[in-house]
Amino acid sequence: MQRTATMKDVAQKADVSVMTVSRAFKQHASVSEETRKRILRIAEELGYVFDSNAATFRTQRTGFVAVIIPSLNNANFADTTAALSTVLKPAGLQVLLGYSNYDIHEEEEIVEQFLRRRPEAIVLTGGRHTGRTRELLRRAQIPVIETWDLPADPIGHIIGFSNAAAVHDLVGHLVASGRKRLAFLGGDTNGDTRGADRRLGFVAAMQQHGLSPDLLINVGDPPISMREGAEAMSRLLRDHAETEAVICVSDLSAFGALTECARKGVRVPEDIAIAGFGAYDISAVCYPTLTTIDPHPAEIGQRAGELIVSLLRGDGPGENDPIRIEIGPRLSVGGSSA
Amino acid sequence: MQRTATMKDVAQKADVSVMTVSRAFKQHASVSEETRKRILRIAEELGYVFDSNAATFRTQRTGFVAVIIPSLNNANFADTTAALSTVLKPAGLQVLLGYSNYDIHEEEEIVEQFLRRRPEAIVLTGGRHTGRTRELLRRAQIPVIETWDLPADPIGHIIGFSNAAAVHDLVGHLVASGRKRLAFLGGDTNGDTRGADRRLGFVAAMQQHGLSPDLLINVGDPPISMREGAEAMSRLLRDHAETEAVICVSDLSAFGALTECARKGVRVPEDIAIAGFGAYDISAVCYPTLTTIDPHPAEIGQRAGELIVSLLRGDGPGENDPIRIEIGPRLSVGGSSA
DNA sequence: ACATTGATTGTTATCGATAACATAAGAATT
DNA sequence: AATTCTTATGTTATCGATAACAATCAATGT
Repeated sequence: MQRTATMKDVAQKADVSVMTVSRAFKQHASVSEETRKRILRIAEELGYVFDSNAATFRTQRTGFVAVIIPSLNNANFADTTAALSTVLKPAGLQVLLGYSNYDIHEEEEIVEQFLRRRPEAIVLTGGRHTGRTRELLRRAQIPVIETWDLPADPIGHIIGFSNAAAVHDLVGHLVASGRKRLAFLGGDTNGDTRGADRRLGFVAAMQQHGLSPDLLINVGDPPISMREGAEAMSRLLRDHAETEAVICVSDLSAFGALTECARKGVRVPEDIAIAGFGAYDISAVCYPTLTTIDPHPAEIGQRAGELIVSLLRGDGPGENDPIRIEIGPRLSVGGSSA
Repeated sequence: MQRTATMKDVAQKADVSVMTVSRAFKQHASVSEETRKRILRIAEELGYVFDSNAATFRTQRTGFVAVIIPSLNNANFADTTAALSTVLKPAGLQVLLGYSNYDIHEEEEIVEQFLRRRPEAIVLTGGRHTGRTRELLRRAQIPVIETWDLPADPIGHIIGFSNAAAVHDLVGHLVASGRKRLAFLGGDTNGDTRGADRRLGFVAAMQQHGLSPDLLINVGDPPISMREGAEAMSRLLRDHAETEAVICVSDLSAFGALTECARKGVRVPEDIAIAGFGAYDISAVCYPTLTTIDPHPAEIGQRAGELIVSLLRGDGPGENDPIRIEIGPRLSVGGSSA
């Protein structure tokens, strides 16, 4: 077992300076085509692998973009991350992905750890963070983008939407269909700040319609699973049989609720309407299909990626000119509330 | 806007050498408690953030573990990755996550890119790779772990299961229930090698039972979505109404098939049985519940993490002693085949 | 009192690439 | 022919931490 080859080894074998080898690996460097080919051939022979860490260290450009999402196991955040990654890749940027388990204190730890790797930009999910997180990010002097939310006091840039407003639309739709007794099914903590915002949007909308916003079913810690959605629906059917519609914090819990109705012989939407949030694949495939809100996760990721690329290229907005991009979530009416 | 602080800045302000600052940040280094506290306080005042890249460069230990999965948007792989990450974190290792879109050529590109970051180990999904991928990994001289498969000629270590054998069990279960005309619904390319193995397992098992293995419904490129599962089921019901059971390449397509049956008024399992693969959440929540195979994704990730930690600590098996851990997938019988 | 030990701190060299500047040789221009 | 320009390549210093070794000093043992 031997030391892995370095540029020096390649340079010696090719009888050129290390600098020439370095140039041979760059795009626009001035090396004669003949020399470049020879160097690349010798590098391959030696099994030389470029050392990004050394380059990173010298140039102080890591090529990392830190991305923190609440959970790996969530199709919405995966879509955002994949779209982001797709945009960053051609710019030579690499995503450093972490997840917070819907906890802003875990988020803080990850931020602290990631900053040590000197990312060139950082993308957060949501607009609520610990004070220390905000302080660390301010000091880091790199572009910060908050997504999936529209915080009043952003750290830097925002690409998101109002969770409350989206649920407001949902309530409007259900009320317009003649339903008055609506319930909201979601988490019982504020760990998932987007979920909490949706609940707030529900309460505000109900009040605005002159309806009672008291039917709040609290399930547990986020994320609320399909199973928890089913269990909560079971309780709702037992304790509040008069309910005419349920808005669930996500399509996953909504689907659980839907299947619980099927098991109990409760007809959807005749006996009760159900709505979700997120426009997950399942919402369009289940039977009946789910009324939901499409927050355009991929667009969030794409726009975030484009913003980062332009900021790092230097042709974007200045550092004292925070961007605020509002993505318009779309109400998608399915069979579950027709 | 000023240069970010370095250890040197901290050292000067604390009136000690840089080395003492370095020690103050380490766990077991010999620095008086008083000095350490003073240094940490000054570091915080200056907004100093440890530079992992510099440390990495000096020590040649990056703390990265490269992980490549087929898709970000898949709960099974997310579970494996999360479990892996959970085990690695306390050991100071960080996951560098990439996804291949179920394509071994994209995988090759990612491997090449990741190796430049000098990961200390690499985890791949599946046992089929390009020749160049294999060559690059052999040269890299780091632990390589293939997962979710049991390749005959592994690159290094394996933690997985036989996809073919698991489907064999599924066929056995369905045949035992008296069904003879079984179909397999999956992708039509070998891009998803695990999916292809499942199909092979289906064919082999059917032949072993003396049944016709010809009912193979090919859907398209992997991953096969819920919607594609529904569409394929629609075709199957139209063209092969005599089919008694369908094994789908994953729970997602199986769920699509299930809902298609509900729409068409076809009773599951009375008219046709359906089975999936993966034990995704949905399999236990949908109605009826899905018969499926639980490949224990989290266990795969956990075992991979433990193996990596012990290998890097040096108290694991030697480098010429590849580990082969076989995870036993579990048949989970649901209402869809009862 | 002197040698020894252990705890704490300092000094020097180094990891592998690249920016900045320097140089050499031939081509183009006057 | 002399000068300028261009292309291809080389030299030197450097990014920020840490390993290895050295040095200092107080405490301990004999």
